[in-house]
Amino acid sequence: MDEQTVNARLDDIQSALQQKGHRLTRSRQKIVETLLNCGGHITADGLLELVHEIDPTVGRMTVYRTLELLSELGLIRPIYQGTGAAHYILLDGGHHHHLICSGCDAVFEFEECGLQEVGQLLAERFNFAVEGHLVEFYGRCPNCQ
Amino acid sequence: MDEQTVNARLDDIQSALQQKGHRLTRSRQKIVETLLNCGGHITADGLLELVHEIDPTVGRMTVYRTLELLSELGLIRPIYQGTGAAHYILLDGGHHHHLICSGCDAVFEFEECGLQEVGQLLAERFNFAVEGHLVEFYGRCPNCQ
DNA sequence: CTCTGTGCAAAGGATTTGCACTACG
DNA sequence: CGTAGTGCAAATCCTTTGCACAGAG
Repeated sequence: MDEQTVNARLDDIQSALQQKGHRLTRSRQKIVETLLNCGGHITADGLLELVHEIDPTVGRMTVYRTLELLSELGLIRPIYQGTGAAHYILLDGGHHHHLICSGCDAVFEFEECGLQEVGQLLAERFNFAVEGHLVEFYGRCPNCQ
Repeated sequence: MDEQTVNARLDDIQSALQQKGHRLTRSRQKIVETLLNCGGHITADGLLELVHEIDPTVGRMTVYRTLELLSELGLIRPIYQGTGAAHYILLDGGHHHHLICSGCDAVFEFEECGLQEVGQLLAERFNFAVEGHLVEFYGRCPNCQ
């Protein structure tokens, strides 16, 4: 994500926080900024490491709690592949599509999906404010077949 | 799942195991049988409890390892919602669709999806043997909006 | 000033590992 | 018989909790 986009998204997220009555601490700013810069798809600990490069005083707990907060606000989403650490992905109105190998857990990404209508349908039926979606196909990659 | 279906699936799974050179131990039989009977969508520990009802000598590790093995064979799939224990779902050629609330983590299930063609497309492009898929929509439920 | 947010350390829960033993094929 | 599978206990990894202190509004 280029710097301009990062700053725009940073503003969005900061206003979203403030609107919900959350404060804009220095730690949170650094965490969010780092998350945007790295493009998402990172674990809590991975993010902590990156944040420490610009400010080693930020604690692990703050990262965890900030990520939880952003999840509650619907701005990011944790995804759990395998049993290891959760990965957080940016949910900028977007969708994510993974193709995962049952054998070696390799992840491929792709773009297409025809789920806009389904999303609308669900929004109506369940009275849900749909914010994004994730599609995962499972199978075996060429090597593991 | 009725008993007849369970037995049929049990046979399928047992042959799948044997074909890959895995043994058919008593513990594994009981674990697979229990998994089929309960219909899937259960945690490793939950499954262990159920298995213990028919045989308390089966160890926790065997359950974990059997589930891992079945995952590798593409017969079941772990899904991770929130950070708690993994849930395993039966992947009998099927697909699963969840609507998840970012606020309270409630999960709703639904049926429709138009992903058969996408699956085929991916199978060709990536040379993947697609076995199933999971769709998750994120948003806010009526209570959390 | 007040109350949310922070950071530390310790607790908690789920899963994995090491190793000797068992039993399938 | 040989090797894959088993079971136990301890270890590990990720995440949460409790609590006193700090800083945003």
